[in-house]
Amino acid sequence: MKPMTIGEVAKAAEIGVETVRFYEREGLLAEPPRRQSGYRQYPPDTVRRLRFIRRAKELGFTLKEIGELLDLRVDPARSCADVRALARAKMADIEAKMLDLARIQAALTELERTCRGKGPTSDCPILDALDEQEVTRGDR
Amino acid sequence: MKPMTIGEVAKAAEIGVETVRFYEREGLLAEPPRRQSGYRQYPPDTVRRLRFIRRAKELGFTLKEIGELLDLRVDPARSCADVRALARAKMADIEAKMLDLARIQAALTELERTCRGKGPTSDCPILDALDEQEVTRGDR
DNA sequence: ATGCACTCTGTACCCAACTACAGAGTCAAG
DNA sequence: CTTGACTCTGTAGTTGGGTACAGAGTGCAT
Repeated sequence: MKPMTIGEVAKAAEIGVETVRFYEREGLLAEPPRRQSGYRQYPPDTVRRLRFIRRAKELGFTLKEIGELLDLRVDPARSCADVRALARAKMADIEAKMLDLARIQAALTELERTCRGKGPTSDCPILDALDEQEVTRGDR
Repeated sequence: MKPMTIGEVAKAAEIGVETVRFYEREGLLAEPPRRQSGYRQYPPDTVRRLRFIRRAKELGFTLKEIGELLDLRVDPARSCADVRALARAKMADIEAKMLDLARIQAALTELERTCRGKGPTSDCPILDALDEQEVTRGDR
């Protein structure tokens, strides 16, 4: 049960067949081997890669950024210092995202708590979530 | 120093003037009062709202979702149960995002650690990050 | 009182990321 | 050995989220 068709990997990753080909054109997915007919033959772990892409997109990464993440690996063709620098940059970015999410989360928690009562009070507490702090970050 | 011009709020929120008007058309920003000339006059806290929108976008929320977040508030015109249900739904969504980010973060940490050595080993450890677990979530 | 920056409306254009054909060939279950 | 689902390439269309004018009016510092 080794190689999968494009339809199979697409279904498994919950994306469209056209999208898989699109990612290939965009360089996010290596060109797979073909059979004589020209049909693409995917190794099953392609599904993981596609799923990663889908999830990372939902986290606000662009396809370009996702490509960079996927290229990060222990790689003899690249200096360790480089890889580590890239990894650290991404980590800072992610740290900032998590912080922002945590703030919104806290605001929602507070909202739920407040709403338990019946008061008509309060403006929009959500706005306080990402206020001002302007966490140091390179503004992507 | 009360009311601000569109140029001022745009600059303060680090977005373009055209974008502010765009958000107004999209219903993310209430139509502000105008002076006789037709110039928009913004209350200064508009800046916070705009900043929130900018940040939330970076977290992968669509403008539609951001609108829903901003509409969440203690509101006499809406049942408390409704607001709380909405809040909880958003919280679950955010929880999932934070989990995914934490996984990528962990993978990057591991990568950095591994890379400290010099081995040529290892495929793409990042892929393990968002693997399979398929956390229960309504697939937005 | 004038010039330069700013704002107005409206329309058109742009980019990322798909999504949908058309027209031709392929696979495999019955 | 046919037939219906699947795949191929290539090109075109769509959606979300802006961005860029054009042409006309406004504010204000000198």
